[in-house]
Amino acid sequence: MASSYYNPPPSSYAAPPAPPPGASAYAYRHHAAYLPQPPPPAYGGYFDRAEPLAPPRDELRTLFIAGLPADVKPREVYNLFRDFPGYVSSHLRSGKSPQSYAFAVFADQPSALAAMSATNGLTFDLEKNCSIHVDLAKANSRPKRPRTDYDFPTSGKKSRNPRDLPDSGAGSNIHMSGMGNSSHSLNAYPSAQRYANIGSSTAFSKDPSMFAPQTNPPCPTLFVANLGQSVSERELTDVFSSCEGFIKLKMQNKFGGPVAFVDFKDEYSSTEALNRLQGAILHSSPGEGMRVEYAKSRMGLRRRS
DNA sequence: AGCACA
Repeated sequence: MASSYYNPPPSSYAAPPAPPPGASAYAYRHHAAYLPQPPPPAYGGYFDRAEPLAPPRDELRTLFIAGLPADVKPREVYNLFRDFPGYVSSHLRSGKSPQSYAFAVFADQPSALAAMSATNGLTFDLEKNCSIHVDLAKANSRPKRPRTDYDFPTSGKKSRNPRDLPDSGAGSNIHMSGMGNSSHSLNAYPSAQRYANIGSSTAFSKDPSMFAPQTNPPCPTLFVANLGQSVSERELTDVFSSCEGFIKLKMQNKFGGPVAFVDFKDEYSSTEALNRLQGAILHSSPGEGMRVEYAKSRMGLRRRS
């Protein structure tokens, strides 16, 4: 099975050769950090062949995000997706209806699907009981020229161009191309859930193990920590029992801080619940919200035979 | 930053 596009280097260690053109976008998938990217050309070249990481043009790689509250800010949408590998830009439409919607553009479809699975059903505002619905968009966002860059506070380098405001003033674009932004100075929003942890998984199927946020392998039981001292089993049960496949919840308050174990019927349900409630802020929780992980072993596992 | 119960 020696099918190769190129001759392998003679030594066992060498700098990797240039990948085939179709594979270059996969360089986005890198643990914890974006690979350094060349700065975009100063003039033109937004979506032509001068872009070295240009994805296949025909695949859908834009997400449609519904269920956002009316008062959502472009920053919140940006912060929701910014850490996903392959994130390119987001575009929020708000103001016309009680619910806003947004689009998030990714470098390729696998990246978009991964972000979709990790954010679909996520609680965006616990007090409003507001969870978002994420799907592939019907079509990719038209590659608008990035002149309507949102003046993002952390970037602090570009101003928006006053002569090219978004039509009807209802939209906001955030383009972060070529920026490996590592600042975390404005990710706190009152009563809005913050997306917390993304695994470095490189799976792209619908498999529930995709994007396991911690080190434990997927398990039907979840482990919940970072809870406030005054949290009650009742409060937690109220929150988790709304998730599909919920079976039972047990709180443990003996040691360190209060933790809870939440059992679901299968890994798929627990994964959905994990994605949905990760970082959710309970009335009794500290600012960061609760941390949800797969448990190390399933609750109440016993032999019946 | 913490994983029990059967």
